[in-house]
Amino acid sequence: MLTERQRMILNAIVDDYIRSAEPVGSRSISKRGDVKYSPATIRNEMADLEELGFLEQPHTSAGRIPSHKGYRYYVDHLVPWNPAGSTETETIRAFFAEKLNAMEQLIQHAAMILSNMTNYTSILLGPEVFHTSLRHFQLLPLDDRTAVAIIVTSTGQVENRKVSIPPEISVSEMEKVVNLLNSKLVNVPLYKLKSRLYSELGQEMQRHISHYEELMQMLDMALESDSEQRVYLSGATNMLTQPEFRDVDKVKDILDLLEETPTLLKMLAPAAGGTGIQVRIGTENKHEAFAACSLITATYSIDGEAVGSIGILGPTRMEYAKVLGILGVLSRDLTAMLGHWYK
Amino acid sequence: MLTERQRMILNAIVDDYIRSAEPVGSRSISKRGDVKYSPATIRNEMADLEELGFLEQPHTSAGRIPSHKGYRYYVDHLVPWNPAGSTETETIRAFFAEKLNAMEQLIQHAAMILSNMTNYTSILLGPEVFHTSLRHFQLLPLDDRTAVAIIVTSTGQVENRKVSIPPEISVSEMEKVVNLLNSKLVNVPLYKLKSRLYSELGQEMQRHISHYEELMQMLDMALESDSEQRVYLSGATNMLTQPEFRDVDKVKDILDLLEETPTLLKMLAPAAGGTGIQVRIGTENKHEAFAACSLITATYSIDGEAVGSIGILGPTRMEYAKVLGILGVLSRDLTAMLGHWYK
DNA sequence: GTTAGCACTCGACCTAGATGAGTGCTAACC
DNA sequence: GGTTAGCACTCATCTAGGTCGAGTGCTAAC
Repeated sequence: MLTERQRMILNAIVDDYIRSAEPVGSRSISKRGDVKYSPATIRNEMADLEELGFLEQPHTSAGRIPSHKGYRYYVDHLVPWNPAGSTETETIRAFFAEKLNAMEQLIQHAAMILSNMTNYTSILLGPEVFHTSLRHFQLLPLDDRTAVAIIVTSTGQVENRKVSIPPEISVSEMEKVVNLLNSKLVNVPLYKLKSRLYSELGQEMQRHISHYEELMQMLDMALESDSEQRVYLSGATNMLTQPEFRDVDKVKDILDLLEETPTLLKMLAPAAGGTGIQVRIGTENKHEAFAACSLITATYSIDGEAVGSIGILGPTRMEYAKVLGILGVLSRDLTAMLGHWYK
Repeated sequence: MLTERQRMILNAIVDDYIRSAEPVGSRSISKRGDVKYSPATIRNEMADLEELGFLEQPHTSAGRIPSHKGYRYYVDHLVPWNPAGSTETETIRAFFAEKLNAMEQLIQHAAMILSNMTNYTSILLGPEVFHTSLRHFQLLPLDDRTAVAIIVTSTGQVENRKVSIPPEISVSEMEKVVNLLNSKLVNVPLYKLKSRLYSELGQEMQRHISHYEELMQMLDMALESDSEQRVYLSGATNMLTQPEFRDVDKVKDILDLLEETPTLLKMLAPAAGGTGIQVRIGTENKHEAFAACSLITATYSIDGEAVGSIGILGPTRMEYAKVLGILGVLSRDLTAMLGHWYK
C-alpha cells in the first residue's frame, strides 16, 4: 500500500513527533540522515501521505503530525520491536527479585515501577478471582451479634466481610455449619459457591439445623460475590508533564476518569479477553476524554489462564517502542512469578 | 486588638475573596450592605489592616486579598460557626444509614462523600491498628512450602500475609504452635505481639517443639508489623477546578505529593495527637508545595481513643465555615458509628 | 470622624507590524 | 520520470505601543 520511501518518511515523522511534540517539517526530516532526499521531495511525499490520511496539518504553514491512522500504521508495521533495553529489563528483574509477601503489595509495587520507568500512567488490574476456588472458609464471632467471614482462595488471597448473626442461631450450630461448608465446598470455584450452597447443602442442612432460613441469609451475605477486582493506579500525575496536557481543562477530564474505578475496569477488562499486547489509539478508546490518549494493555496469567491486565496510558504521541518492550517483559515475568508462586 | 469595624471589614474581604478568588476593592465591600461606610472610609481601614499584616495587595492598583495572618484571624475569631447546613447533615446521615459490611468500604466511601460535598480533596486515615489487640491467629497451608497467616484484630479487621514454611516443620507441630498462640496471645495489643512471643512463649515452645529457630523465624514474619495505616484519597482532581491552580506547574507538585502515601501519613498523623478540629493555613503545612493550601483535619475515635483522622485539603481561599461544619458532623457521626459497631 | 473628588498606578486587553518556519508550486536538472 | 532549487505565500508567534478601567492614596470639605 505504501512505498518503501513513504514508510521511511512516515516512520521519521512519527519518531520526531514523539520526541518533540511539535509538528515536523520537511527540512528536519531531510537533516536526520536516514532519509536521503531533499526537503522538496519529502514535501511531495508528505502531501501524498496526508491525502492518504496518515498525516495531518494543524494549519497551512505548519509541519505535519501523525493522524490516528498514521499512529496505527506505525504501531502495526513500523515500530522497532526491541524487547526492552537491557537496563530496563534489569530494573524489572531487580523488582521481581524483591521479596514481597502479599499479592497486593506485589501488584501495587509493579504499578509504581511501571509508571516510574515509562513516565506515563500505569493501571493494573489485580488477579481476577473468578476462576479461583475456595480453600478455606471461616466465621469468627466478634461479639454476640456480628462475626467476620473469612474466605481464603486457592491462590492465597484472603477476603473478609462483616456479617450479623441472627439471634436465633447458637455458636455450636454455627460451628457445625462452617465445618460442613469446609468439607463440602472446598475446591469449588468461587462463582459457583452460592449455587452449590443451595443445591448440595440445602437439604442436608434443612434436616439438621434449626432456623434454616436465617442461617442461609447470613451465609448468602458471607459468600456475596467477592469478584470486585482491585484496580491499582500509579503515576496519574505524569499526565501533567505531557505538553499536550498543559491545559488544565483537557487534563481534568482524564484525571477524573482515572479516579473512577469502574471506568478503569471497563477499559482494561476487554483486553483480558484477547491475548498478547494490544494498543488502542485515540478514539479507539471509548471515552472521548481519552481521544488524545493511547492505551497499551497486556495480560498476565496464572496457570495458563489470563487473570489480570496491565495498562499504560499516555498521549497518542507515546513512546510505543519503549512501552511495548517494557510491557512485554513485565507481563511475561509477572506470569512466571505468579506461576511459580502458586504452583 | 482590632476594632469592631476592622473585624467587619476583614470578615467581608475574606468572605468576598473566598467566593470570587479575586482581589476585593473598597467599593464592592461598601456595596455589600453589611458594612455601611463609604469606600473611602473602608480604604483607610484597609490600609491599616494591611499595615497590621492581615491583608496583602498583589499590586498597587488592585484590591486586597487576605494574608495568611488574615485567614488565621478569620478562622480563629470570625468564621461563622454553624454546625453544617441541614441538607449537608442530611447527606451525611443518609450515608451512615447505608449498610456497608467492611470497614475498608466504609472509610473509602466516607472519603468520597466528603470530597463530593466540599469540592475539595479529602484524605482519610484508616483506623490505627496500634491500640487494637489480637482476636485470632491462623496459619493456613497453601502447599507444602507456603502458608497464609491470617490475623484478626479486636475491631474485626483482617490482615494476611504469605509466609514460607521451613521444610523441617511438620503439620502437627504447626497446629500445636498456632493453638498455643491463640490461647496465650489473644487480647494482647498488636504492637506487643512479637515481644510477648519471645518472652512468654519462647521457653515453653523451646521445650516442646523441635526446630525452634526456624519456627520462630516464620512466626516473626507472620506477625510482622501490620501497622501500615491505610490512606484513602478522594477528589484529588478537585484541585484542578480551583482558579489558583489553573497553572499545571503549580498543581503538579501538589498532586505528586498526594500520590505519596508516606507524605499524607505524616501530614495527617500529627493531627491525631491533638483533639478536635485543626486548621493549618498555607505555610503552616510543612511542605512548600502546600504553601497555597489549607488543610483542615479532624479525628475520629473508637472507644474514646482517637484512632484515625480526616483531612480536607483546598486552597487557602477555602470555604472554612462550610468545611468546618461538615467535618464536625462527619467526625462525630463516624465516631458514633464505629463505637456502635465495635461495642 | 466621615466622605466626595481627583490624580495616579498598573494589570488586562487590543492592535499592528515584524519574524520565521514551513508549505505548494513551477521550472530546471540529471 | 524522478529529483531538486527557487520563490511566493501562509500563518502562528512574538513584541511594542496604546487604550481602558478598576482601584488606590491623598486632600479638602462636610
